[in-house]
Amino acid sequence: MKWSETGVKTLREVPADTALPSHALLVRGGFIKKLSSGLFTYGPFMVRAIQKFENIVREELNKKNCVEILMPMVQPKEIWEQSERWELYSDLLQKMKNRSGQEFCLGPTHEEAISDYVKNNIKSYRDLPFCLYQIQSKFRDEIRPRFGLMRAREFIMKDAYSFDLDEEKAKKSYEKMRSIYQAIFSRLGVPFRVVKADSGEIGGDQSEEFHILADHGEDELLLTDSFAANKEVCPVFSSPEASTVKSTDELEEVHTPDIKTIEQLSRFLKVPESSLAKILFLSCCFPSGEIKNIAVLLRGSDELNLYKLKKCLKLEKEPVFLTDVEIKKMSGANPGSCGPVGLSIPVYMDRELKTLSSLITGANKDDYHVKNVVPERDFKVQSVGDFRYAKEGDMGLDDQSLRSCRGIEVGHVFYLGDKYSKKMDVFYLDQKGKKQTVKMGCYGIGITRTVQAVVEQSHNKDGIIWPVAIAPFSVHICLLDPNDKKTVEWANNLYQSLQEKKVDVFLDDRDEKPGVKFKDADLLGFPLRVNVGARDGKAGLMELIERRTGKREKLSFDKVLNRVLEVINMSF
RNA sequence: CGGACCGUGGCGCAGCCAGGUAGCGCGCCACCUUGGGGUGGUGGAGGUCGCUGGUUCAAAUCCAGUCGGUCCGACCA
Repeated sequence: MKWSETGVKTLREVPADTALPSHALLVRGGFIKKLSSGLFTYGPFMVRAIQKFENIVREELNKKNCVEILMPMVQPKEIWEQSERWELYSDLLQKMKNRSGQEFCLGPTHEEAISDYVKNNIKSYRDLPFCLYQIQSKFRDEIRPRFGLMRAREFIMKDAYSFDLDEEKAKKSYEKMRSIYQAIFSRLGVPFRVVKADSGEIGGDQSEEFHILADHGEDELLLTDSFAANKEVCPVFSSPEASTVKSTDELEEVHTPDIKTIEQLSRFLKVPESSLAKILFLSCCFPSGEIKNIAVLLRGSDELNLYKLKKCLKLEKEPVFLTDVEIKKMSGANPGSCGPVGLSIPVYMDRELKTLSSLITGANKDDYHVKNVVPERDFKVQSVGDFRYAKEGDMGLDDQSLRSCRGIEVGHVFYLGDKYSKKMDVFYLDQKGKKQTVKMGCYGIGITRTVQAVVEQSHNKDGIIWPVAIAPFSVHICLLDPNDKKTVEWANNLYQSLQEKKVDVFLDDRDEKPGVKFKDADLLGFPLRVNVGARDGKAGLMELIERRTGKREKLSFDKVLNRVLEVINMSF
């Protein structure tokens, strides 16, 4: 490809509406252009990077006998009603009607569509197992698109679905896909981790995320060398030793004027935050459909994890925090002076509090706290559980202490079981002629997100540093004297010779000054650059520069050719 | 949806508070110059100041509404 034929212009300045370096670089380099919020045109360079990554994904999947298909992007309402997700997904679904009033949505994911596709093809146990995938644009009407391709409304995703006879075999498929993902992301040459995750609205009971590690990642991860989890779901492993000594002291009220926060209370009483108890009030929707107010008691130093609470109490929806007015009505005191003693609503207690022989809590009387509070003696505990966020410094599963870092979720694997096959009526007849539901797994990779995540992970102040694996081009030729016939001819020779060797080569043949071309070459960030100019040309030399290291060498035409092939092959 | 903010040539911004002929830098076009890290000069093209309504002799500027966008939260590949 020659620059003069691409229609691409670079931007000198950082666009005002970009918040991440990778987003700014992709826009400046002409890789992407926003059409509307969350909707992007991929320019010629971006398309090549995307295709290279897609091909890595295809190669690894095909190698393990997964088979590519392509489903429609527009899907009828009926299948979404059958899986009961038409309402559940609600706003995320871009819904529409055709001229006769028939309702459709743009596919945000394809569990329904694939179930419909396979159910006619699976009749007997002999028809299983298999695994299908597609690479396709998805549409989710995100509430807040941001960071360029990181959270776009329309984006490219690889989604795969496995179909097995039983749970054991399905879990093997899950493991297989997990290892395929490891192979895929390893080829990108950027650090990534597999972490325990929430299965969200997709459902199922086992799921892990693949994260590319990056300082500006949207998710917080907690890791050790051998363990990793998304902070959202990370369990607290260190099972606290319950204090055997229970205080026998009587409850004692303490006057705590104007003390509203745990921090203030800690300073006032000269007691660490971890030895205080705080209480939170929430409204929960229980499986019975009943909406009840509850209280959750935690150490002062801990933070309530709503995901864990929801999971543990099997709640239908996200719990909602009560307002100050409601809290006052419930406890008799303003937030800051509330506690469990004397409450009429159920009190759930984080198990961390069992380490304390007694608690210091609010007295349910403004400006007072109580000491020597003993659970069960002074208030009823509905149940004890792991309700807090794990945090840096806690122990991981392997008894190492957890480190915190940030990551970008680029892949997700789910074991679904029969969540969809049951609803969508996907079954087979076993050897005894008995009807059995198919066990499914589903697996996603955000193609466009991954490409940007790689940029986020691999750039410097001058521009992008593409890994060879997904670089739009491997070699960038800067033709420095586009008006000198001999130099032009020489550059064209190199361009053609590399093309003949199947090297992806890009030629900057614009009538621009060398400085401009150098700046743009750094910005675009292809792995190797060759400067072809009249000055060195007189001595029969061209300059080869490695983008990642900045290493430069002046070589003859033939040597450049050899070095290029050497470097590129080494990178695979 | 809750909170904060922004809409002025392709891009980045000033002007608005204190209403009175729409400006700067980059980019673009022409000519000259320069030619190995965004060359210098001269001349030029390009804007109903997001939209609608109001106040006013007069609105980019004040007021109201509306649309679009950005950032912080809940959601997710």
